[in-house]
Amino acid sequence: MMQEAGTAEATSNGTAKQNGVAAEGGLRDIRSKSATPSSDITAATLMTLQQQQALQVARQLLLKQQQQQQQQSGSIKSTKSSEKQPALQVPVSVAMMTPQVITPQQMQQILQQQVLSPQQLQILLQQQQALMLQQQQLQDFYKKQQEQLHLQLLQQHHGSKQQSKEVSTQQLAFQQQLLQVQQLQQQHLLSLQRQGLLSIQANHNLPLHSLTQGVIPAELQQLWKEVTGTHVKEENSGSNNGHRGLDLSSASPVPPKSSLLNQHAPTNGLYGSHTLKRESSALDEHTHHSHSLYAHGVCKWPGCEAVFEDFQSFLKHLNNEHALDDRSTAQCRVQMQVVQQLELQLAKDKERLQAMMTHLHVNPLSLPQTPTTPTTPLTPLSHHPTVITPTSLHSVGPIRRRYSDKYSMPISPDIGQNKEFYMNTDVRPPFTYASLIRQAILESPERQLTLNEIYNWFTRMFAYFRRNAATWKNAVRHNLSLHKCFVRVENVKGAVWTVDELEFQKRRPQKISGSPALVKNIQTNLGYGPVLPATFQASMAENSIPLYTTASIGSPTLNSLANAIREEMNGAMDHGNSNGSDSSPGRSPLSAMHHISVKEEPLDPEEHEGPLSLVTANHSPDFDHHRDYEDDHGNEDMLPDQARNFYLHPVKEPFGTGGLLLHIAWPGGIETRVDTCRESSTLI
DNA sequence: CGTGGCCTAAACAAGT
DNA sequence: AACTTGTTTAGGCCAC
Repeated sequence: MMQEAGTAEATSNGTAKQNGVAAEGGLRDIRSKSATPSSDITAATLMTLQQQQALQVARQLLLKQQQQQQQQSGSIKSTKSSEKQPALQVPVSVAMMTPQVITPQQMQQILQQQVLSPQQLQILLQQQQALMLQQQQLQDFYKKQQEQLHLQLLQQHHGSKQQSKEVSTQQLAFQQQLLQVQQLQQQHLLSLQRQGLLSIQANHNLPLHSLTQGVIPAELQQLWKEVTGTHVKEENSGSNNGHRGLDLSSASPVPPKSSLLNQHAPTNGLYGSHTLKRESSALDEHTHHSHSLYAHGVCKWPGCEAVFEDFQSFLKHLNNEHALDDRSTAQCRVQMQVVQQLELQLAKDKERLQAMMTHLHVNPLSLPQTPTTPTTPLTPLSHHPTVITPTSLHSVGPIRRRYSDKYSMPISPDIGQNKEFYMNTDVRPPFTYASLIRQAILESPERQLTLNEIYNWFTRMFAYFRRNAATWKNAVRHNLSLHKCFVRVENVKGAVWTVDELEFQKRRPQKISGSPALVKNIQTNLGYGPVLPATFQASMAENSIPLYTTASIGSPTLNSLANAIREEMNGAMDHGNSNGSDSSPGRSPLSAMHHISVKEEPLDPEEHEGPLSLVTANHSPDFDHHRDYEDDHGNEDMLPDQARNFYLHPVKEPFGTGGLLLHIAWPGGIETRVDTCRESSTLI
């Protein structure tokens, strides 16, 4: 097994292997065991960490809701057919969802208590993913429904276009009202959830019961009234316009911009007119041959999961079992709530993402090269996975997985889960002690930690390091002492450890560069240069761990910096893609780095409070030279306003570990700030 | 087969 | 004296 890993490493990217994987040493066995789980959870994405986290939160919410939905239908079903065997009656999907019933906290607990084996964990995670898929399907379904509805309404609208403008105005007003109503409803629902009325208890027969199965139209009406208050009336009056409750939803054609609100239209329609739903769903059926409620021979009606041989039987089932009745209505309503919230969350996240993208939509140079950087939503590296995945996936485990996942963002937005994973799973992280220590230090606000703080970081971040303390602590100390890159600095209170990034980068560069094959692989796979120290690359994988910290980015960033610089030097500003250049062995990022003359002014520990004296240096003819610049402390306003400037100056760091802060002013007023000490970059 | 990297283990010293 | 911190050495595994 280990052999395999080694081989794979060699083939896919020996460098990477060396780096993080080298750490494998004693972990191989463990890693191989845990390889699967990690691979399953990790999935690269272009989204930033924050985005991912947000999504994760949303996902949790959604999952809960989904579960709720499922439970509802589950309970319904049980009463319907066999009350004695809820378990049996519970659709497979419900059973599958069981893990989701587990709150994140519970999950953590479980993990910490190691109740679950990595395999079990993996299953859990897989189930979560499956659920997400389901959720997606549900979303799709309702979306389609909405669209159909829209179509219908639009048609109606066109048909009655001759109507007086008065009516149109009325409608407009009504629509606005509707929006309000919808918002109110949403709030109400949220509050209900908060109050536990829409509980997500795993138990079938509780409040939930009454809320779902028990919810009869009358109750729903009541609830609806309660929610919408006077608006209901207005809606109803509005419905007079045309066809029953249809008009309620006729408002929906209005806001194509806000699908969120549209979601409500059907809700209204439900109460106003059952036929509406029926029609739309029927339409849905016919329109899409692949029914949204039918997939893989299974009825996708929430909580159903009935299996069918063919589409026809499914349709039959759909009409029989999920006909318009109280139950279906209730289910639908719940589902709409789910979708609503999903949409809401999605909209928020989209907005956020958009803002981030906009904010970061800078030079395509730096972004592509900072795949693991929270600030890189772009995906040029996404092709890489296709290259590495085959070779690395099966062989090495976490680290490999991580790589592939990380660079194939489209797959999944769960980078953050890596952190979660290691925090909760007793799996040895595939990183060297040195890399981890460095990470710990760089993550700290001051980029310095006491030994004990490093210990704490280890235990905090990795479940694995919550045991065998004597062993790994010894290793930590050993590493601190052994590696030059770790600098001990006497402090008032004692001593702290810092990272000498330059030293860190120096680590065995020659070895890696000496292997063309590896180089090639690395370049192909990761888009990183061959000169990158092994550990450096190892830490890249590692980046997925501390991603939750915006400040802490990883080596890739530095690498990206180098690449950016290189690109810049080559006057390749307009290359959106760095792959090509990356594949040329002779132009490794680091070598590019070396082209930059860094005139470093060592910082006197005593002066670290004062403004930094800037040193900038760049003898590249392509750039503007140096220019003095004082950074008082995150004083971004003072950033150079000229394009194509490089600013290199010592990072404001108490003990002058050699870090450099590099400002790159790109044409167009875009700037990249890279802290070589932290290996982080920020697009300004 | 040698080299180098990483890991664990352990001895030891110095400080708290 | 016990514990923590830091250094150093040694042996083993692995990849190249």
